[in-house]
Amino acid sequence: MPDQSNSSHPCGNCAFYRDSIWQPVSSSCVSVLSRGFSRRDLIAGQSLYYQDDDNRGVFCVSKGLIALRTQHHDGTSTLMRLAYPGEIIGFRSFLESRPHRTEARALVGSRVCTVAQRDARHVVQGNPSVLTRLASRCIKEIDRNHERIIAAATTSNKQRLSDILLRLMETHGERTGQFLHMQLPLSRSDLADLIGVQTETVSRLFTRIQADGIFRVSGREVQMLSVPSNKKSANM
Amino acid sequence: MPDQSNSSHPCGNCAFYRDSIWQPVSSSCVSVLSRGFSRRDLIAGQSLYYQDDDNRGVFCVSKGLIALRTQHHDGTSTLMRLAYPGEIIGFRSFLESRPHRTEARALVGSRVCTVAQRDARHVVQGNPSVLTRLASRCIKEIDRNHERIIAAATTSNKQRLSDILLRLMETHGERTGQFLHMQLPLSRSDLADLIGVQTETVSRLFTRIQADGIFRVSGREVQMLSVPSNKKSANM
DNA sequence: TTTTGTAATTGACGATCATCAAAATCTTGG
DNA sequence: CCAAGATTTTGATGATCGTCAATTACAAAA
Repeated sequence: MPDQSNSSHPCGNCAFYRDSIWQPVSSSCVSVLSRGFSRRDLIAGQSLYYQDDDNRGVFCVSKGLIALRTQHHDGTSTLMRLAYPGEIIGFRSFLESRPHRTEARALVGSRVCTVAQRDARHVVQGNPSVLTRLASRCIKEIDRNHERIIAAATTSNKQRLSDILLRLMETHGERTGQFLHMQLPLSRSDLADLIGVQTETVSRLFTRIQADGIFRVSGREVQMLSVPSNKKSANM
Repeated sequence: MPDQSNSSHPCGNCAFYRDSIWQPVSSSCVSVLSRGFSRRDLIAGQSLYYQDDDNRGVFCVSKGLIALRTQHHDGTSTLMRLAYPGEIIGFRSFLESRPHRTEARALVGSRVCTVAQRDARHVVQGNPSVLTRLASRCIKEIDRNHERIIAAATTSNKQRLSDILLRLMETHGERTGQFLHMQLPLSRSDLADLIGVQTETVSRLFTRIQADGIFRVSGREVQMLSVPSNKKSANM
């Protein structure tokens, strides 16, 4: 059963271990969590759940990168959130007992831990502290959204795209000498849906970003000059 | 004490009555809520709390309109939320025991009901259902932010400004024959901070919106053709 | 009423983006 | 390896927005 010191746990980097919402719980619930707990590996492109699916539990990203996307009536869609390892997804649907409003799709090979809905509900019932920690995750989500709203209102598309590259480099980048490089896990279309522009604009933004000399982008291959100082770059 | 049937309660349209987070609670907490409950009238322009203030409780807008605004390091600011009657504000700061991240300023004469922090915390402690309802408000806030993010990515500034006018008309408009009219409770600068453009752009957007023939805007005076069908207008 | 400061509008111009179309590149199955 | 489809890039053009500057409208105080 989940134990902070047990590094052989199948889900090493999930909510059970890092900033967990599930611990501590009453001893009577430990076995319930143990029974209701499962994990699942997703290959790139595979979906954990789809829009309008009924909730099946509370999920935690253990490895990889999950994109949460909502489709609109007019056929377009918006990438609402990128869920990195350690983050919880599906809690809105769980708390409100409503269908998912987003599709959760793995952008790279990923691992997801699940606490089944029935068990999660049972544990929350008997452990108000779990609810408190869940509320705290909601607040975190609100804060993230606020940052995104502020960024959309105050910074340029070019800057926001740079910031996304930077964030991805931190988690997916691999050092090679003076450079960091990675396989970009998002298509141009994904990036467009994330910052709210057209795919052609993303292409052109990459051209302009490369002109600043920090990033080099070619298809899905991204290189970055690994500068020690993480100062914000100017005039964007 | 709060009682759904007591219409002479000082705060007729607040959380105690409509979609309340505070009821039901255990009988032992009723007196705590009664003691910790207070109300306050704000004139237009007055602030309920400022950015970085410590939390003093959970507030509910009873009448009027409250703007929640965050200042940025560069002197600019963003209007994060318009809180209408029945809505709760200050819950993030309360749940996380952190200073407010926004300033709450009344845009028109307003009334706000407060449950003092100590009492709110006591009631939440003994009533998990209150925490559940608070979490539900968090989800609502997340949904609102998602709508805003989607709107920013998929609709034009002109359309978003029209939508804001429409929403304000619903709550502040007064019918005169075939027209609805109101005093616009937001300055051009407020509107600019709300949709993420410059004040000059707001002026020009108003010009273009008027050209469609539904709204007439002159300073703070706004008129709207009261069409029975609330279909979305096209080509924006 | 006049003054005075603030808010709002207008103009001009350059930067950025959407749109449509076409070309180039990448990917995948045969 | 090649072909077909999908993705990405590039080009051209019109619409929209930011910026700076000047003007007009409004409102509070003298």
